[in-house]
Amino acid sequence: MSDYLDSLNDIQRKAVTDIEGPVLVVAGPGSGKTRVLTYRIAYLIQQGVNPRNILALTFTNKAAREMKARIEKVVGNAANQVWAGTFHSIFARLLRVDAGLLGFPSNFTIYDSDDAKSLIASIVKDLGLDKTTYAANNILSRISTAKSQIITAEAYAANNAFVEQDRISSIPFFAEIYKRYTIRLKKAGAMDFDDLLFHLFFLLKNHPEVLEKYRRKFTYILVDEFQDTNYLQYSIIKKLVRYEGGKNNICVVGDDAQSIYAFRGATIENILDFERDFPMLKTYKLEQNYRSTDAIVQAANEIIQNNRKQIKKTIWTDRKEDQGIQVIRALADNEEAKRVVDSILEQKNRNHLRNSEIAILYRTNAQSRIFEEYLRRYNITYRVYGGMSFYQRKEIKDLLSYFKICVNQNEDESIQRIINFPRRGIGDATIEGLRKIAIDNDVSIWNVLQSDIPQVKGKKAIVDFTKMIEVFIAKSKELNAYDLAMMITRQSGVLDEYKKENSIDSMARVENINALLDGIKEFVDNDEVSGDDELPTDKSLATYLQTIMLLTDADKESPDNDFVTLMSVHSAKGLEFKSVFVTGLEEKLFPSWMSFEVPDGIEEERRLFYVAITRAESFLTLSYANSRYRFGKLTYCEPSRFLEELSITKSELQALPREAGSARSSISGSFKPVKMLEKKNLIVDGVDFKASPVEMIKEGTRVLHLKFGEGLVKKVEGGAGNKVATIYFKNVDDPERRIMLKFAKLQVLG
DNA sequence: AACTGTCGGGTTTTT
DNA sequence: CCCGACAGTT
Repeated sequence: MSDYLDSLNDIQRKAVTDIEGPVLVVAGPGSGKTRVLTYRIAYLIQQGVNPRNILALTFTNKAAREMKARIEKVVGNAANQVWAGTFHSIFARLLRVDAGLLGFPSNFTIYDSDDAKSLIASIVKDLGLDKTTYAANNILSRISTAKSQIITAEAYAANNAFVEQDRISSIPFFAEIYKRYTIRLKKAGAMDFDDLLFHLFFLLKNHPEVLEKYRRKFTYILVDEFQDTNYLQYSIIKKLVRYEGGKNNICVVGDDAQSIYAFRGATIENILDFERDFPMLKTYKLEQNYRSTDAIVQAANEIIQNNRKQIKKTIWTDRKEDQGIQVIRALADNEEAKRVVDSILEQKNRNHLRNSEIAILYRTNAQSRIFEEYLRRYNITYRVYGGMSFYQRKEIKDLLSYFKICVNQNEDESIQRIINFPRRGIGDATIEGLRKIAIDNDVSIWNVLQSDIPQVKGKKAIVDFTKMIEVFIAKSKELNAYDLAMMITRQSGVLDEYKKENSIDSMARVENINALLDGIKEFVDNDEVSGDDELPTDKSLATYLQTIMLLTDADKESPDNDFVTLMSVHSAKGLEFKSVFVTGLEEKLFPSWMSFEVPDGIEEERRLFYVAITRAESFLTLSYANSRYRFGKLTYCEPSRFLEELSITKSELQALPREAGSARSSISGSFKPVKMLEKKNLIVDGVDFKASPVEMIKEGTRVLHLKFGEGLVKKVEGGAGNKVATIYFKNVDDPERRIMLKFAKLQVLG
């Protein structure tokens, strides 16, 4: 049972078993960081700590999921009760409990950055300001910066230095926008991403009883990727851990060399502050790299030594295989793409690599297109992460807006988005009129719609719309998420709108809508206990929205297909591949031109490059092009300074033979529909399947499950109506599953 | 109110 | 190049 400890090296084992008091683990790339974190949690549980008292914070849902899965391997089901998740998702959950104390409804809506930007744009318009000087993008990032330093709108406006700075920067109305933005969000019952942290901080700060509750609950706290936390996140952690009489049971894991989110307010200072805030701190440095060959590790070391700011450590490996690092120099971006894909083919043949062992990484998402073109041409299956995400697509946002309105009617932005989509004769002027009335009376647009509106022009259309939404709201009380979503999709006319257009583009949209519905179906059908006790287990649309609003593309279920991965270096953090292509290594691209004026900007880009190359296990290929299309214009590029920092590039930098005529790109192609969830392979054929009543499921019963196949019931717990069965499925990788019987589709066998 | 065409700006990076 | 915003027209 505890032989997992034997698989660790001495330092790792100490970092795992030293469970009392503050611990800092400085972990180089590939040094078994995730292992330490997960084994530490497993160890805590084995030492008798209740898993419900453990809080593990990560940056991505993916990391959280992986962590849970790995803990489960060691300690079994108890893993599901650990509070493991992203800062944003865990905090959102805590906020829903006590939102009332902050004047928010518990079913508050979460705005993604697009929602936030359009709200800002609308405020800028209301104020009669110029939308280029007050670009929503820029304003949002300034607001975000303020929030991550715990500066409220009022505090900002009251601070002369800030106000003066804005005057000099010719955006004197920034403070006013920030203020209105805050007010509008609150009226709408909505929070943006930063608010999930920001409001939680104030909840803990201003409500001692709440703070006390969570201090008592979370007796062991772990933080992954600590180098990427910002001041606000660290402040929250400190509130929970550092107090008179507290045990300071906190373990943070990070690597200053992999800090790549300074632009988002992350600060390495947190590591220094951590040492100061917790004097009893014990530090463990993991320096042995188990991931990569020596050539790759040495290249990484060469690169990072050019940074002045860093915690000194020596990363080493005993994998002395002699694969070199390959460099591809191309004349143009399309040639780069072609040669990269050629090289992928070669590696697949010569080294028997599978697609899934290969990744193409780039600095900006816009670079993915050409690679896609060639991969398609060569018939290599691939998958693009990031970029225009599924949930950002127009047709998806439209439907989600209908959904959101069913849950939270005060959300004006969504109402405005859908009130005249599909076209139903409610024009801009009318909408503007409604908005005026709402503002004048200090109520939401929905309130206006429900009241008796005077003889406005499109009155009939408005009344019809209101009635339709009222029906949806009424139905949301009885229907599950899928049935309601289906009803909305049909009756709102959104689906027909795209179906009747019948263009390539609209067909793709229809497919996306179907993918969304499939996803909801999957959510409704999923009967597995998905986490800890506090998670809502109903299948309403409201619950569905809560689960997806913090998801990104990277969280899509990965189909068991074999595909090459295309993603930005940022999203590749924490991943590893047998073969990695780091592309577009050109000045102004990687490092990005935007980093040039930022203090320490180049150092961050260099850390990013460091992250990129340390993703590779055995094969690393670096590539760049001499010219590249940007905004449809041909621009010339110089090789990245990072290439010059590598000794390998000096010895291997001879130009590879160039093929004439390969430098042409023409296939333009329209958007490929994004499949959100591939159909799961059902083990059981649904036709012969017949679900049995819940009462028949008892300990020792042999059952058939639609997704997991045959299994044996080991245990049934929980009161009537909320029973949970622990079932052992013999044909599943992770055989032991906890199934909620009220949703389960189980057939009793023999 | 709805449709059409022109123009201008956008590409860091993510929850 | 590729999209959304806006103005001008029906």
